[in-house]
Amino acid sequence: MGRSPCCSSDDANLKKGPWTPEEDEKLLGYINTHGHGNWKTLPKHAGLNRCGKSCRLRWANYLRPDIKRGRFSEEEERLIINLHSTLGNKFNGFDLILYGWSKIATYLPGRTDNEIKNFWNTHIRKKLLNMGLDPNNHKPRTDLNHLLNLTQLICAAQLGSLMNPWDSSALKVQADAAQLLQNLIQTLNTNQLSTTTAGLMGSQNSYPYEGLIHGTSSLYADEPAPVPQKFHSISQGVIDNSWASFEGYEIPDMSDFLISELVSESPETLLLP
DNA sequence: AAGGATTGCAACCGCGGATGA
DNA sequence: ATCATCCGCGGTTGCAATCCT
Repeated sequence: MGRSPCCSSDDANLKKGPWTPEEDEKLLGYINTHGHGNWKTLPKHAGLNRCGKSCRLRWANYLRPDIKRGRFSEEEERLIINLHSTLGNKFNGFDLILYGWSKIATYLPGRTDNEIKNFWNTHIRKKLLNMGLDPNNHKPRTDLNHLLNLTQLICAAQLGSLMNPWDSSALKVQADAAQLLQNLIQTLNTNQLSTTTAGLMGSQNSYPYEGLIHGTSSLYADEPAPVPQKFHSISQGVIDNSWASFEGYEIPDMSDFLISELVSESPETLLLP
């Protein structure tokens, strides 16, 4: 049957775009005295040249008195990631992933679903991607583009070390490359594990970042996790370095052995066609 | 200082569920 | 059972602010 647009063609002269303080005042005043009632008829009663949907959105995302503004706290960020991993990974039988921003918003008083969605897309999503994690399922990425990123990062890291080993940007790409390598190693281990322990241990149990999702990682501990002075092995160093990179801790200089020992090939041989 | 690129956020759009006639 | 309407959701866009070269 389909559905007609919220604002029909005869409403073409309705105002769109940013709200003015005068419009806000009208909407706020009307809702405070009458309640919002029917959103469709509200604009006419409130003397606004807007469609009801626009009014509802403005109220819900901006004018509501209980809205908490400002930066998200670390606690809120952790909660969002946690909730996204639990509420956001429900399969409906057709491999479609259902995200419930509004559901997540109910756990964060004063935050709107739109605000949380924006925060996810602009901050958390990038953090997870930088760690080589798939934001959709919170697991290490294994796609081909990801591998291409790895080679590029390694090239950049080697080039950076040659030019100025103390350059912070060189350290950053090395940390990123280390994270990608770690994820690949983890993925390989996971695959091996799942083939040898099939039936006993699902792949979900091999999820390396469980602590992040369930809030048990030192990443979100009250006190910053100390950056290890010594690394038990290169791989351990890679792991610790990745956590430090994620949280923004100062990354110890591992440029002498980290990338160069893990990757013996020259940058040219690593470039994909 | 200028202008192009990037980022962050408010707002819009289209879809589908819920509800009532 | 069918249809019309309302409401709310998630994805996307547009633009101002900020950053970078």
